[in-house]
Amino acid sequence: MATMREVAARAEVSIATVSFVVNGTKKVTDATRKRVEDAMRDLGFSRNPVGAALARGRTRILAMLYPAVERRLSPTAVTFFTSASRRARERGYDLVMWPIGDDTAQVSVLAGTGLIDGALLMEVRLDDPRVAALHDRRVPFALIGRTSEPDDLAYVDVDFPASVREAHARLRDLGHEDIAFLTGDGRAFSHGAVARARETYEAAATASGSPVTMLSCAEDPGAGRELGSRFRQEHPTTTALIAMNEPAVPGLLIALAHEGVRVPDDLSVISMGSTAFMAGMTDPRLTFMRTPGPELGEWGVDALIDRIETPDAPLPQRLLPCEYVAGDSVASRG
Amino acid sequence: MATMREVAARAEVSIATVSFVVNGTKKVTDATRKRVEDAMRDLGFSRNPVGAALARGRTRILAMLYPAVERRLSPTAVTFFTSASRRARERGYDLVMWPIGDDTAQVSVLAGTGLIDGALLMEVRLDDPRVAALHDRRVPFALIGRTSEPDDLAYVDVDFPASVREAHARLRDLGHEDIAFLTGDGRAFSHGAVARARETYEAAATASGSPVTMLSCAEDPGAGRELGSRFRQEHPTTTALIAMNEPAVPGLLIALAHEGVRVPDDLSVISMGSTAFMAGMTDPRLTFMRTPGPELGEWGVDALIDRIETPDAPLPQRLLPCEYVAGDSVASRG
DNA sequence: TTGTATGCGTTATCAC
DNA sequence: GTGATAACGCATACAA
Repeated sequence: MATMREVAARAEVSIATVSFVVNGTKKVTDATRKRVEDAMRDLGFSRNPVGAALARGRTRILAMLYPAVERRLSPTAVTFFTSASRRARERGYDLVMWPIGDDTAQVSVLAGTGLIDGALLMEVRLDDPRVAALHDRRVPFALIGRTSEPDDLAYVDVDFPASVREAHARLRDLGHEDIAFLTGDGRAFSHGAVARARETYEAAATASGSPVTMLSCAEDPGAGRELGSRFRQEHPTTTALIAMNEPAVPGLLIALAHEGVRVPDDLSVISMGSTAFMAGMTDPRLTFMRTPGPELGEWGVDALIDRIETPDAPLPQRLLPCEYVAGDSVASRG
Repeated sequence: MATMREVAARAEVSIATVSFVVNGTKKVTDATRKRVEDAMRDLGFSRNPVGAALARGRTRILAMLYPAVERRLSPTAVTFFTSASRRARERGYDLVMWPIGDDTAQVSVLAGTGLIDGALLMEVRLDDPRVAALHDRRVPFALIGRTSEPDDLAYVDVDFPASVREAHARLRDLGHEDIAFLTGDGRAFSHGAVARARETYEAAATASGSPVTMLSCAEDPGAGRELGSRFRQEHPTTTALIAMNEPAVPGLLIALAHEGVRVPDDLSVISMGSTAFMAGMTDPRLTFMRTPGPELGEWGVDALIDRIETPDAPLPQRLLPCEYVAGDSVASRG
């Protein structure tokens, strides 16, 4: 690992000049530039980002904060990460996934170190303590998701209200009147996306004069099975289900089949916020609302970098609904 | 973000003394230690790792290199990551997931920067170019997986040969004589784990005088479906399948059911290298060989940190087989 | 036990 | 257009 000093010596220029050509900071004669570049190549130089970070006060490293310890990293979440990291690289940053609890302490430590230039928060809760922690430490951040009061925050988010309305309307158009809604349970309720989706569903059902059937179960296939095995008994008149619980749906469909509930003939199912990958794992293939993970990962990084580079610009705030992807789990009401 | 200098001023000691108490490097009187600690608390000090890294030449950051751009991050892979990051934190390091292509260039850049103290490689191929890149840059690394010649490398790996032998033996014990073996295709063949597993299966089948039925398909549910729909026709005598292709298995089972092939009555299936989560997503619930992800993530970090801290110690090299977990997809031969 | 001083590799502000 | 040089925050050999 050659240093700038060594490159400078070999090229017989000053260390400052090397810095200028490395960063393109100032004009340098073609002749000397060439000498420097040759020296760099000969020595296999690459600039030490630690030194650069110390001098500049910035590291060009972004962290995606995911409570990976507590939450499973779903295939959907992964789509955010991969597109975000690609976009970050395009803009000259490194984005890494920093597994971290969602308690304030760990966030605070990471933020206080100056190791990262900014943070991208996933799995945002309505009242998310990480927001205050980052704010206190004056670390630029953006949310993928929203708190309950996001007006003065930078965020990009899935427009679940619009997505739920679309799913609900499509089912209505197919003649369904008794449409249930499923989410995760426990901590999921404090999740901004879940809370907003539930609200929207309730409003839509009420507005159309249909019953509100709010379901929840843990986010794993086993809980889905259990729910499915007692579904028909508990909800004999329900003909459609909007399921915002990706991991539970496969188990749910299996149990329904065992109980003789045919999908979609007896029950139409739309999986809210999923991926083609997950939708292909069930029988029948799921009709789903695709999470715009690739788009939002990219937008999230853009929002964050904009916050870092132009803090005075208007706050980036963007919503994007899911896209309806037809599968085989939806039919018009018998 | 208070600096050591500020802490020193407030505690009325020298900056060196602050460093001593922060790192426990040298003895400090209880009285002055207390003064320093009070000052740190008052100022909310936390040491700037960039400065520390520059001075010490080490960052205490480890990177898990995962070709996340090209490969999907499976639920199984995630178990490695979460346990590895937890273990790293226990030993005073930060482990982050660094999404990176598996071409040499990106690895080389990251390694040359001095930003990370070490790297943990996943999805290791038989002839993995990243190994040479890291070696050239003299960055300590450990593999989760193995190349074809791993003798002089630090690694931990799933003992797929042992696991495949166990699965095969169990099926034999249940009376199965025509046992097929499924893996991913294309690039998967260059994957150390896949290559070794295929070899082992072939040897086991041959040794027991049974036919060798080597199958492969892409690692997604759709490919599994396609395979399942023509399975019975192409392999009329096969009564058992060892499937080392986690994402394809759900689709495979669905298609088999459509074709009237009953699992496990007509075909026993063992999913090789999977998680309870994935196993619960199919009907019937899969019998599977559990990938020891949590254990290996931890071991991998230990191996890496040992390489960093005691480079002269013997190379850590450990294997751990999968654990058989009974589900409902295996039966004795009719 | 504590303080002083130097260096880690880079950036950026001055001079020249 | 190029060169000295002072930060950046911390660790540590050496002095006291």
